[in-house]
Amino acid sequence: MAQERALPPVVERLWGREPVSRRGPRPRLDLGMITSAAIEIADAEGLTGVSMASVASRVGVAATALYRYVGSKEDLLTAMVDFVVSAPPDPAGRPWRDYLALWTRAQRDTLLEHPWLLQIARLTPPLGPRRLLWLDRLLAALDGVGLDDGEKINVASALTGYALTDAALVTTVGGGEPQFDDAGIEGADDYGEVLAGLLDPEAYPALSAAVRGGALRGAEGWVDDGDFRFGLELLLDGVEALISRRASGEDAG
Amino acid sequence: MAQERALPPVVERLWGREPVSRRGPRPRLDLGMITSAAIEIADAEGLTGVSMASVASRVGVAATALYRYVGSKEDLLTAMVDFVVSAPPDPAGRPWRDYLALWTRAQRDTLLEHPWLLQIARLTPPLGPRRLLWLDRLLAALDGVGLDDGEKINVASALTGYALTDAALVTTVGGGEPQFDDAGIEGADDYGEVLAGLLDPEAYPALSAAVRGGALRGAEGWVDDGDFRFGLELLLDGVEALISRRASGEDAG
DNA sequence: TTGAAACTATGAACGTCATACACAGTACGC
DNA sequence: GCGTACTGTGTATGACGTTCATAGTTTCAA
Repeated sequence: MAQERALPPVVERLWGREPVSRRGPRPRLDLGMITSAAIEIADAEGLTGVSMASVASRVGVAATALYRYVGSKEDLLTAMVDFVVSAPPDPAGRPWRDYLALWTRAQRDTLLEHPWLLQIARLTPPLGPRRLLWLDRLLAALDGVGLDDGEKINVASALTGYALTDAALVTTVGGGEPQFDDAGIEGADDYGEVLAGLLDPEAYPALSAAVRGGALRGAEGWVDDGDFRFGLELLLDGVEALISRRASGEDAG
Repeated sequence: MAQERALPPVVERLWGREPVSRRGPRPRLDLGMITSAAIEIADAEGLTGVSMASVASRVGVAATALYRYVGSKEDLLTAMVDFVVSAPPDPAGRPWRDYLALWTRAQRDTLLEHPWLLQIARLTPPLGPRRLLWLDRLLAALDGVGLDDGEKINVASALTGYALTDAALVTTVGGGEPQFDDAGIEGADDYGEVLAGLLDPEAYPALSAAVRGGALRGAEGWVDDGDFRFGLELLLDGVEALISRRASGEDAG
């Protein structure tokens, strides 16, 4: 109820609280139009294509006009992160484990569809309406399993982190267009071979052995969908272990 | 042995393979000096303080001289990521679970000591000698538990991702100086209160309830060290579950 | 010992970009 | 209708990454 907080103005706008102008010309834009334009550019050309000028020209105004709506380019990026997120799946009637898997996979898919998200290192706790909705649904899905709210939030955090890591892996080494075309590996079918050329077996015994064994050969080593499931089940097994521990009346460490 | 690969030149230099110059003046610098200077600046002033000019002036050359050693600023950032990493702990004689915990915690600590790392969204598979050494040690620690190399690497990947997520959380919402001072929350003892002011209980029922219950009150909700351990044990429980599944002779899904 | 070759650092210049500011135009309230 | 408050524009600025021609320096070969 103490709503008089000093929120960043972009966040206010994200929640639909655009300032009500009584006098003056109608604003030609709103945060949504600007952000959508920016997202379209990022999807098409990558984040490097997103400049204040390019976004402005796409919505048909001068570059400096955008500053009526966002305080800075950082603000715009923040808004983009919230706006790309679609509506979370509905947890109603789903077993928690299924829902968590679905939830995490959907997050990963979003990251894969908009790889530039990975370049916006905005691992900040979310404040936008869309991302918070995801959190809400996860909490709802975990209702009644015996975890407290803090634990549920930690679970959410771990899952989000995993989605991020995996998406980053897939994007850089395996999947589609190389988004980070700079110091990464290109197609990297040969990541293993590259490593084999670099590693001194004496200094890196275990890794050398793994490479020789072919564990990193191309897509098989890193970017398989099976690999995603693997880590996901790892996490979910952990959650399940915790839940049954709680159910048997133990306390936390 | 097929060493004639087209590696990015920075990577070559990371492995100590500076080109041997027969003619001409001795190079006044090497990649290590440049990268160390950049790291010192980043530690002191944040990543925004790191410009080609500032790094160059710190090592006592003109800005453009750096381009003899790094192809671009991106390259420099890549080198920084490898150089900040210290030596991994020794797995010898440690139970795998202890070592994995230690390993993950050490990675998180590095991230907390150098928060600018989080802003370099370089979740790329590592190619530098230092980061690969960490991977090697993790593989060694998991020797003989019954996982194949691919699975071990997936475990490493999940743990690294978790360290990253947690460090990001701690850095932005709780811990030290606000590194992302832009659209984040400042001290955020009041993240919960901020949320309370934003959330419509009808649209966000579970989250509102959690907030009212105080699950997000200040440092308790997010940034406790207990929270880090919580997620970590989650993951390790998952690994343990997998290991015993493998031990009982099952196959993967 | 001398000269050329190979390589290093420099300084100026360029293009891009985010952003500040003063101004002009526009709609609403009285 | 007049003032006011607000919107979009144009210009300008400063920072930054990067390129290029140049001058300087060290080593090799004769």
